[in-house]
Amino acid sequence: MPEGHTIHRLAARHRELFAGRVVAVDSPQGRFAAGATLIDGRRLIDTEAYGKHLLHHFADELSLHIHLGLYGKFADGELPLPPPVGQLRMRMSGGGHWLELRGPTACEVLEPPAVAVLRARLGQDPLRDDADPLFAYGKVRSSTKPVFALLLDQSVVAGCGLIYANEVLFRAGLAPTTPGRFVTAAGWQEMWDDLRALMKEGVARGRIDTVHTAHTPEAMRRAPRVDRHGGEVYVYRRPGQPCLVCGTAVQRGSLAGRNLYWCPTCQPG
DNA sequence: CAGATATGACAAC
DNA sequence: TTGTCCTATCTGG
Repeated sequence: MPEGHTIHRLAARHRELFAGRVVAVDSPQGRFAAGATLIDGRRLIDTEAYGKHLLHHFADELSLHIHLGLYGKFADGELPLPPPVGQLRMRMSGGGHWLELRGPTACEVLEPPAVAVLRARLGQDPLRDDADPLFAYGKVRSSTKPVFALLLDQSVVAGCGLIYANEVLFRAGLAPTTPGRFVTAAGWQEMWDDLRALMKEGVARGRIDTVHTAHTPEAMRRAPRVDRHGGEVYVYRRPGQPCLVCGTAVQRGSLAGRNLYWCPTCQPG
């Protein structure tokens, strides 16, 4: 379930398990064999999440960079190591624990210049204290692209994924197709604050919940709202079902190659 | 057991 | 915009 909150959770988890320890790393599948050799037996100094990217910083300025993509998954547990099952790209162990990684888009070892390049291409991460929402707004206000696409653009907002983008637009009452240049400074600040609060809650809970306001009993009965991902949502993956606020059928569409969901009544335009 | 599906990103048209 | 890649899991027959 890789939106930014998941990556920040993983960074904290991996820090707890392995930071300060010497770890063994290998690649049973073989596709990360060369990279594993570079960090095997080194000390993990610290972990870091930046948007949807996870970094494990090792001694001697080597960093393991992981991007889960759509399918990537981590698992961890207590030693002994379980026998490798399926496509196991990367395996790490040390300090009494093991970590398994399957199906990532990226799993590579980077030196400092490459890490700098990565940071430079990422936008503002609402979960990081160094984020600057005004810098992101500068890109939004000068763009004709739909605000939905801008939220998902990792060089604008790092870490926002499909669920957060759809849900935060619903909560803002903003049509997903609204061009960036039509988003006011106040509107952006409000949406940013909302997104940051939702994502922080996502880190704490390990799931995406966006339905917090009280509804009428009739609204509560309208439809189940717990998505497969385990969280409570207003519009995400609820096409054809009644809007939890007004009862209008939730619409589904495609924009910038991503699935779009919105309520035409609550998000006019 | 085949086929569809999944919260992502990138290259190529 | 379309195609492609990464892998596991859920669905229907």
